[in-house]
Amino acid sequence: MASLQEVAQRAKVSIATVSRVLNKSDKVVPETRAVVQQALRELGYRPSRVARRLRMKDGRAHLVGLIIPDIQNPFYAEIARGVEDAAYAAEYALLLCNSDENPEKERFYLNVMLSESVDGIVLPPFDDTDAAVIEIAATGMPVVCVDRSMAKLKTDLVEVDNHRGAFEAVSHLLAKGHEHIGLIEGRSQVSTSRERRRGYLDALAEREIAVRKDLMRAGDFKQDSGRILANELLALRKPPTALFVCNNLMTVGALATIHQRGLRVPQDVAIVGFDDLPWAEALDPPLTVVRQPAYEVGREAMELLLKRIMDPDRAPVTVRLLPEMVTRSST
Amino acid sequence: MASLQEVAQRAKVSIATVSRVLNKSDKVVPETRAVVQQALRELGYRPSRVARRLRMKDGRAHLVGLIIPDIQNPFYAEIARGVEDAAYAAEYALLLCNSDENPEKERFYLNVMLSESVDGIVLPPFDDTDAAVIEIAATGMPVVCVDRSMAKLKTDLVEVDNHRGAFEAVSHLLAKGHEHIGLIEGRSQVSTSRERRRGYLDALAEREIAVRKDLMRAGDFKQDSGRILANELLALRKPPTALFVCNNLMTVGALATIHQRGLRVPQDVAIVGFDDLPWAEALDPPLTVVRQPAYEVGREAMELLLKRIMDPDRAPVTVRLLPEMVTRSST
DNA sequence: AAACGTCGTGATAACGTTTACATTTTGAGC
DNA sequence: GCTCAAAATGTAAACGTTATCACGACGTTT
Repeated sequence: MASLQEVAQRAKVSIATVSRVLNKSDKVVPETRAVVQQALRELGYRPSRVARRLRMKDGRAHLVGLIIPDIQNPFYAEIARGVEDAAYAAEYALLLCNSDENPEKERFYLNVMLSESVDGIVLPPFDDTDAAVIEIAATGMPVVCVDRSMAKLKTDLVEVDNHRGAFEAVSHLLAKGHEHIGLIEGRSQVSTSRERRRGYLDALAEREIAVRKDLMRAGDFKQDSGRILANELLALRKPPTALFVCNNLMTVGALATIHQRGLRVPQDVAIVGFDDLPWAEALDPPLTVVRQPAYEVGREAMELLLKRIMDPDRAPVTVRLLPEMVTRSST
Repeated sequence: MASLQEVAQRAKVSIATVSRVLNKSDKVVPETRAVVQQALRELGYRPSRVARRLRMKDGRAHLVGLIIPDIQNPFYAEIARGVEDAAYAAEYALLLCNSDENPEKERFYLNVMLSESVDGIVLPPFDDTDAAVIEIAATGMPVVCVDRSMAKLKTDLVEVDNHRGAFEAVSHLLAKGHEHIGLIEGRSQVSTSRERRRGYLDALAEREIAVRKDLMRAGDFKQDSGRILANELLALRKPPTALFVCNNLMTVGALATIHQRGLRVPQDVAIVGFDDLPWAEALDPPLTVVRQPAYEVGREAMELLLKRIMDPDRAPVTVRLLPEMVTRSST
């Protein structure tokens, strides 16, 4: 509440001097410094980040934005923690928003961030050609994409090797003798979906297993679509003996369907999911998954963003992290 | 990027006029309005929330803060969604931070929020006597507490009837014939912990079951302490036949211990947890829990906050929501 | 002793808004 | 055609910073 003005008055110096003792860089004689610091303390001065941000040119707001589809999804929650921890370490605050995979919300929040003059933004783009993100990047605002990439936009990017993850998961199922493997994937406009599908197909191709189109279903990443699609697959006249489900929520949904149909895992149907869950071990049965290093994705992204903020002209970098098969009892 | 200044120039009017067409309240003749809007569009004008916030007196920043212990805890994630949805509906943006139950982090973020001139703050206080929160409230900043209450501070508050929840949970176990019921509770400085313990004790008292002190253990709300304390309890010469675990993460931890010891649920040991989980149904076995209406807690809190922002002098209100027993197969 | 850096300060102009107040334009009434 | 309120528009201060420039005072160099 107390402003520089008031502090200056009490210390009987100019506001410039007060500002100088605050941004200790400049030199001010120890005597005055002491007086000012006294006044600072007495008034409980707290700088206004708002005023500072208005005044300063880009890159020193110490505020960054993070837009994720849904904080209730443990995968994004983990990314968020990674971003936040790295931000906190650098004394940056975080404006966090949920887009719900809803372009309108995403646009609203992107506008807020521009309006708030954040130093930069981390986000998984809505899809390949996310117009709002392209616009934002065009303004010169530093943007780091996580998880998903964008076809037409050259930004810093932290992603996971989805192809490899899917390939390993499906190979694992094939090694267990499964030949009819159902695929529950996400929206095909999203780069990760396409890569995982590619991994699925390549794993089948490697073993020269014929692809059954009817075993491939696309959902929307939500629990419900896992339930529904698993139900469709298992109702087939020639149902799959194993399921590869391309994200965590859909996996939980699929599991619900399996239980509901009274099927045993892995005897009647095996299942491997993408994304680990903190309680995957406590599930029935403990779930075999492809674990993504989500925390590292977030941390790395924030670090990339900090570097870009410091040096806006550096060449965009892509960091690709490796997923990891975690074999438990569902396969 | 484009400022009022530039728009005004292009439209050949004063900045005041531009400001007027933006805040459509004031009257401006349709002709000029059209010209201005044209200019606005051509320059892709985006108002600066920062400048606006600096200028305006309290309560119109359209920005609120939320500080939670850990966004990776599904309970807090659900609260966060409730807060966010209500905020979005009112076109407020959200500054979201994780305190990690760490007073220093909490203090850092509270300072950021004050510095950012947020309109108000929602948080579960660290404990009963959280000094940082008291300070903040003393500045006149609107604060709404959620989940936990504070002894010395009269703020708006949204809480759950923890006593009743615990009472019902333990009564449920007693009704199943259990007489030795282990309690894994949280830090006793937190109001919810004390209320839940009270509920446990009262339920025992009602049936005139003697309290065994050795069956009561306090943890720190984290998964690990659930694991460890469950292990201690089950290693007792006279181990409990049922466990009441006072939060979600500790419940998952306790479950891990039970599985590890090769015990069957509920035959060897029954378990009921506090807080529901989106995948409680998919757990082994599906978990009986006391469900807290976390989303509603968040939504209600945000709505209370909005009311307070509009009218800072209204009397503080306490909203108390009811928990709900969800009986599944772990008891 | 004149000239000149150097060092510690102070004054002040931004930054992009909103808003109280001043000024100009409009048009109705005579 | 003139007056005068009302309506439309313009001017400028304020919000709390940072940063540029200017200004003394003082010490050093010729």
